[in-house]
Amino acid sequence: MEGMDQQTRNGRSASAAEVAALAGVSRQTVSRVVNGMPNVTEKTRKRVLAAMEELGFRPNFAGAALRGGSYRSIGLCMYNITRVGNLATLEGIMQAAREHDFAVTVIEMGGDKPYALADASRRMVERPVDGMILNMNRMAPDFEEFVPQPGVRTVILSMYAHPRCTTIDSDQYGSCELLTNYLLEHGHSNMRFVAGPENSISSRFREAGWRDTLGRAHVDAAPMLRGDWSADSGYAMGERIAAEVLAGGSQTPTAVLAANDQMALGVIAALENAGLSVPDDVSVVGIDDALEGLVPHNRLTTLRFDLRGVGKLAFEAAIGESSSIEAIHVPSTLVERSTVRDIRG
Amino acid sequence: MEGMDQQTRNGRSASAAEVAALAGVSRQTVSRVVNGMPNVTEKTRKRVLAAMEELGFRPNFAGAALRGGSYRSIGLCMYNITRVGNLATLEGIMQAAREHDFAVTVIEMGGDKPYALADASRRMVERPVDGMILNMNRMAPDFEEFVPQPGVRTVILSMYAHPRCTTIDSDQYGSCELLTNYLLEHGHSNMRFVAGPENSISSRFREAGWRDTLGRAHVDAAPMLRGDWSADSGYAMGERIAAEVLAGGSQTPTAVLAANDQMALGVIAALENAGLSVPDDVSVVGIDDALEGLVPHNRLTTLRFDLRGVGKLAFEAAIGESSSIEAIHVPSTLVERSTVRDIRG
DNA sequence: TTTGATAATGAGCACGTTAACATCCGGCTG
DNA sequence: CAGCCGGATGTTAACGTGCTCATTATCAAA
Repeated sequence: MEGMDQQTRNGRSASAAEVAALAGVSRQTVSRVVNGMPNVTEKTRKRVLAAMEELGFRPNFAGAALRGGSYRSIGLCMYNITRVGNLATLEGIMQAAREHDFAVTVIEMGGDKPYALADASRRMVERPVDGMILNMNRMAPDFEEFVPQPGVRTVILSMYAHPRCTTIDSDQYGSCELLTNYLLEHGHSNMRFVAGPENSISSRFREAGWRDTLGRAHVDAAPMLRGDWSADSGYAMGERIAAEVLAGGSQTPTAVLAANDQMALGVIAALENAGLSVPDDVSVVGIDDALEGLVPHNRLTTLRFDLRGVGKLAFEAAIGESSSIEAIHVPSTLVERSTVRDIRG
Repeated sequence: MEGMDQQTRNGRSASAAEVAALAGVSRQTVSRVVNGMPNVTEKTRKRVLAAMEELGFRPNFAGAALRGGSYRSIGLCMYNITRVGNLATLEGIMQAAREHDFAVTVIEMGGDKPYALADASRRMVERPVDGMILNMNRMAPDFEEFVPQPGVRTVILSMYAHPRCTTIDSDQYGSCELLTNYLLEHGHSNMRFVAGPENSISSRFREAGWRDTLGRAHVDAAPMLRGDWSADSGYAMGERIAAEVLAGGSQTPTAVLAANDQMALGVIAALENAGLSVPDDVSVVGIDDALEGLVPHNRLTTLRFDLRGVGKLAFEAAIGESSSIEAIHVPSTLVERSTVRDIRG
């Protein structure tokens, strides 16, 4: 029933001019009705709305955009969309977009190698977007000298500040600072750190947060263990730690800080397989709080990033009028469960 | 250095007309160079390219679109982007899009309640998209009578066929048919099924696949157990199953088919906590193959959907010229690991 | 040289919308 | 009743591009 009249003009949907003709008014009046301008008689408005309904009119965005309006859309360039953190950030961005009735145009940069921000920016600006968010989870080769496209506000998801763009990220460094202090406060002056892969920026900042915090507390850092984010790599490191614990001695670790939850899970499995108890023998903390619903009886003490907050801030910075350039680090929250024991006194 | 000249005309980037003026040619010649038309002298082309470079020219999208060209973008309307399967599908769509140099414009439909396809379609068609893909993972109230927007090819991600739109989905029904037969062939004529939540369409098809297959094999189906996709709900059901096994009797289950991997994980944990061995006492299979890297020593026999394939097909259907309407069910692959034991003979 | 053919280039229009300006009309004041 | 005011409505121009058609330049053949 509805929709039968819409097949006019070889597949194109009706224009404002046709609505105007049907309603017996001018295009401008139709425009006013569509945009909710105040100065239209109720009678006229009704007539126009009826005509719009009859023709199935949807405003053509290109005309409006061409005239100088907004596309009501922002661009998002992602390097690897499946990565857990990216997904949550995407969700935050989309939620903010929904609240503003914006769409998100996503471009994924392919391949295994890091991409130049200039390439991403160039590809994106050809699309109808009002602003853009560039995700950088590996070091872009042109980060320092990157110049954003004129007229399009550009936000970079990065821990590093940038001279020309607002940057936003979860405070990766602060997260490990917080967790390290948390463990120290619970009496764990001998801890092990299981890092993520070397080429990950997040991983680097997490490691630095851990190392610096120990330094500030004048505690020697044991050699770092290197994982690759996967539970299996965590398991392998957990086996080494278990051996250390079972060997005993003054350097025996009492806690493990894993750079993500999956590796923490692997560490716990390895420790328990070796006959050790978590947290009675060894305390373990992870980062991300990514296990919700995924494993039974999730009891991992971990750290939750406010990724929705990151997404929201990124979105707002991308569409904001303010041209100020900031470097925003969004703080995270400790999620205390039951894999850490207080061993003071 | 580069980019300094771009700040002309109050923030707008240069137009083809300005490039033409600088190069001393007409707009049309610029257009030809941009679009790679053949009939331009090499000398002219070079001059134009130099001018483009100098002004930082990017073709204005709206102008081209208004004139009637392609947007090189498809719309994707998602109900809940975080759901594991949706994400993988998104990835498949984006990969296909990248291969065609398309962008994907994503709109997320909010809230907890299912949305009408008409609403999604209406919101999407206001955007610059050449086609659209609507994700339906709960039953849309207007599925039957939905009429797609004229002139925009519309694909629905759904197991149900639709009279006016091509529909595509992983073969949820067939997946459980395959797994059930697999268990039967290994001698497990007494199995339990742990279903997903009732309001999920996938869950309903998975259940039907299991039930019908048992029926065709003339095997009585034990009462279904209802979970909610989470590992904890799987654990709870696993406890019940463990109790049944320990009680013994002719109806003792020898295998469990869980409607997703997380619940399977919970079932295994509960069985092992009860002192039972997987697969020596009970075999367990899941669906999704979603545990990669997430848990240590993943050994779950499960089923992998070709979600990238689904995304690819959906994308191609959305931009395809063919106006034929199909209902495509993409088959899945068994991933044999070590949680199923052959108990024949 | 002239003619015709072919390739390169230019001019003009159309796409759908909205901001700015112009006009119209009813009612009110002086 | 003239003049004016203000709200409703109409008119015009402009946004940047690509298609169609017209024009010009180039070159070979007559």
